[in-house]
Amino acid sequence: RFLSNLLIQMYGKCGDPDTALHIFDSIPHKNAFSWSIAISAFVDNGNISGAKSLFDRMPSKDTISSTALLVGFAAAGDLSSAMLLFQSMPVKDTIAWNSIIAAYARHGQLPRARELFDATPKKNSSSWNTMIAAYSQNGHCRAALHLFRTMSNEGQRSDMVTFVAAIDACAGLSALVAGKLIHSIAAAAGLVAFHVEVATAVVNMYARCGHLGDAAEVFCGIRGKNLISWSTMINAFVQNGCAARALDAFYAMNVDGQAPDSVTFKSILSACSHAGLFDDGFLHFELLVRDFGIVPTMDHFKCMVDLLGRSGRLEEAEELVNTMPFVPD
RNA sequence: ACCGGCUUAGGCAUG
Repeated sequence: RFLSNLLIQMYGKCGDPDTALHIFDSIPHKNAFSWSIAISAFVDNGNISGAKSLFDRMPSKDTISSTALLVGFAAAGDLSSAMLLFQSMPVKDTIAWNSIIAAYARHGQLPRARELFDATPKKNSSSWNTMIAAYSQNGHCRAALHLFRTMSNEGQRSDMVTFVAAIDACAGLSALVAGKLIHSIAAAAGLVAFHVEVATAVVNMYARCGHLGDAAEVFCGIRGKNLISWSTMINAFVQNGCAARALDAFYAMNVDGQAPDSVTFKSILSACSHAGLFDDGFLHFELLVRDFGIVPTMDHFKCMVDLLGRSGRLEEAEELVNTMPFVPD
């Protein structure tokens, strides 16, 4: 049964919930793990009706499976079902509370999220992190920082996610002084050296404050740079008008063995268009499609049209608009 | 000792 449960999980993570369900059904004596793993398999694949029908079949619905389904409802944008389920749960643990807070936060309903946060009986770090990130992601960066301070005042232990959220809020405000301070606290706790996520958030923060040098310095110190940290640095160069350095970083990224994605290319094409690097723009558009097999998005085409327009090739620009696989806007 | 649910980093083409 352990093994079957692991298999269900594996198929779920591989985007094959039907096979997962098949294995699930073949287990003679399902335990609580079996059910929740199978429900999560559907949720992770965006199949909320599959998750729900499985949940309905469940003989005794526990907190974990209920929360898994709740998260599925939230991901599908069905907040009322999420809330109904939450209310129906006889036992609500902290994760259940955090999940319903996140559900409202993700849909921009901050006052509701805050009410639930305030009503959460036993808050843990994730509860605070959820709420801080909620403010920051909805543009209420001041409130995010305020809550960050309250969190430490109340003696709640922070973790690396707390710092990512707080540094993100500073980035949103271009608040260099606060950002530096929080960076130093995080660094002293060893979080910057140990977690790419924290370091990347710091890089982004400095870049948004216009401090490219500090951004680059922190970036260079990252061991195990990944797609996101590279893209952050590349975008930092682009935003600060350094197209050439962005292109250099792009090559360094490939040497480092990290494949760029659609977002990376958006920054690169944007750099080319901004700097009028006509040939580079086309070269990279070709790379995107041919070498990396990425499907160009509307944004990519807009960069290319802009690039053509800036270099005075209006007819070609027009032709591209007419032939691209999108409705021009 | 070992399986399940919550929060976190890159884009935002009117540059």
